Amino acid sequence: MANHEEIFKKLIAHAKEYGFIFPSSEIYDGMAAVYDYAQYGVELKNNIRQHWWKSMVQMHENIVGIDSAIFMHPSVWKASGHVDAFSDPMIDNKDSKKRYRADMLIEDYIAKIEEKINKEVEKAAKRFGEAFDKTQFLATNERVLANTEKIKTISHRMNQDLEKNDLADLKSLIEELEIACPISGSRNWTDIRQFNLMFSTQMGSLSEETNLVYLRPETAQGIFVNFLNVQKTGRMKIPFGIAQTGKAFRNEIVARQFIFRMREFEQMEMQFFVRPGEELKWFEHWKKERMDWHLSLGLPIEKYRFHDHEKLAHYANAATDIEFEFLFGFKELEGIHSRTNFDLSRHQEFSGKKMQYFDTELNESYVPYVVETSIGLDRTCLAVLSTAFTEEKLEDGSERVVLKFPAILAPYKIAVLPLVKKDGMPEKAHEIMRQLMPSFMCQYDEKDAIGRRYRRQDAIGTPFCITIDTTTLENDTVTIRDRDSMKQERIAISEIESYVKALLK
RNA sequence: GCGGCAGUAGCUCAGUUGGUAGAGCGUCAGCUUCCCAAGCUGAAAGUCGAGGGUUCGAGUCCCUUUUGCCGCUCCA
Repeated sequence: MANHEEIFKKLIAHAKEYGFIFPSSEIYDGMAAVYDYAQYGVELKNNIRQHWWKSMVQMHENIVGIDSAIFMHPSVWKASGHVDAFSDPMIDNKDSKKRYRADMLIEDYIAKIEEKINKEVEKAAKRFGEAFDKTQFLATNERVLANTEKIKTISHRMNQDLEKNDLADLKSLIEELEIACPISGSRNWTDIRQFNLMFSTQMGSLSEETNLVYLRPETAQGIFVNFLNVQKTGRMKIPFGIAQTGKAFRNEIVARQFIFRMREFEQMEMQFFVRPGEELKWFEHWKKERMDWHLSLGLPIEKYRFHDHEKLAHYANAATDIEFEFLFGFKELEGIHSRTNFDLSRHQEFSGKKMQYFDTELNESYVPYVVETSIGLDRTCLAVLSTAFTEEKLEDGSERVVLKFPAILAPYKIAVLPLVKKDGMPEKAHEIMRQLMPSFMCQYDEKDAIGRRYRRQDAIGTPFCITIDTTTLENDTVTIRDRDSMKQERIAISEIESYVKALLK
């Protein structure tokens, strides 16, 4: 593992040094967990996105794509549950330096009172034996009644505080109850702060009434709110899917591990709408199909595994992650969730619009069930980068760093290199460049010795290097070098395009 | 958000008890070179993470802040 950490550091350094990924606003010291894709990184990212879009949208008759806005009506996030679920009141103990969710501290306190009541009940049950009436005991015993009343008062006040966002009173409550830190036993607390996982901003001019709007924490809702529009205008018949890629934003408390967890990130997701009762069948279908997609990237199969969720989110009746073995262990790369009809039903409830589909075969209307596949584009970039990153010791004892990308994902496909910078070779090379540029990302390089130029291309993962030499000038052939084997073949200039295309699958 | 460590050229680093910033690699220009980096010549490049303080003088000492790494915490 220590070795993996070192490779991970080297990878991050390589990504910066060779123009894949830069820290955001670096001249101003950067921003935590925000990164910019550089000249090579953006090509890699675009290629992965395109590969996904092609296999999900272009290759499926019953899936269409959309591109919904990042801003959405604030009610969307109430309906989706994000407003409630995405913010936690946190409090720190100054002595133990431990952080807790303030409401959880109070819940624990309540649980202790409940325990007391249970003990009273047990004691009484022993004492009275057969004749014990629990309901009556609970309703009459003074100590129990006092405790029950206490619980009621506390939880009522807590819920009111949470609802009104009255963090000061929530802290007072903790102080009044003399709740101490379980670790230090100290009651030396900081103020409570709200950690909202959603970014917010205002829409509308300052002088008028402004609306609080959120930057979407997931792209999925953009599809749900467009379900009716797409289904009707696209004349879609269930089962069908809507796909989109786009940015989402989460104000992570701790965002680390390079581009694995960023505050601004890109998702590629597809919501597949099915008949109620058929969702688990489709869930299995998409599990398989998505894994096949990952394997089609050309990364090794042993790097992947499924991780089925045992604890399901409130909206799901089945969920699995496709995990990838990053340099810091197996982590979630894609989620496949059977979201039931939760989202559409909630939007139906909150918007008052019927989010239903009339199924002519069944001759009935229903709120469709949804199977979601949602993959992190940045995480996929990281998966591809970390798998491609290779340090090689060559036979002659020298070393090279190669990014062994699957050719289809490589930022540049071809480097065009005149062997020497004279005798008309640069001119010939430019001619070949012009011929190949419409079909491939190509890079021209005439600086330094040929071997060094090969290494430079290795470092950015270019799969093919075409070299122009004296023979080229005689018979219009070039050598084409394979990045991984470093072997060369001589082919006609006219064959380059079909040769490379064949190897791009 | 808390604690520990760190931040000097694109990268890796040096910089003496405080005395006005250096090396190697890389980059660029030129020369040389007919196939796998490290031949030759020359050049550019750093307000020493930022702000403040102590001092005649701060990369060096002090305070604050920011970013990164590690640990904790959090992760619908």
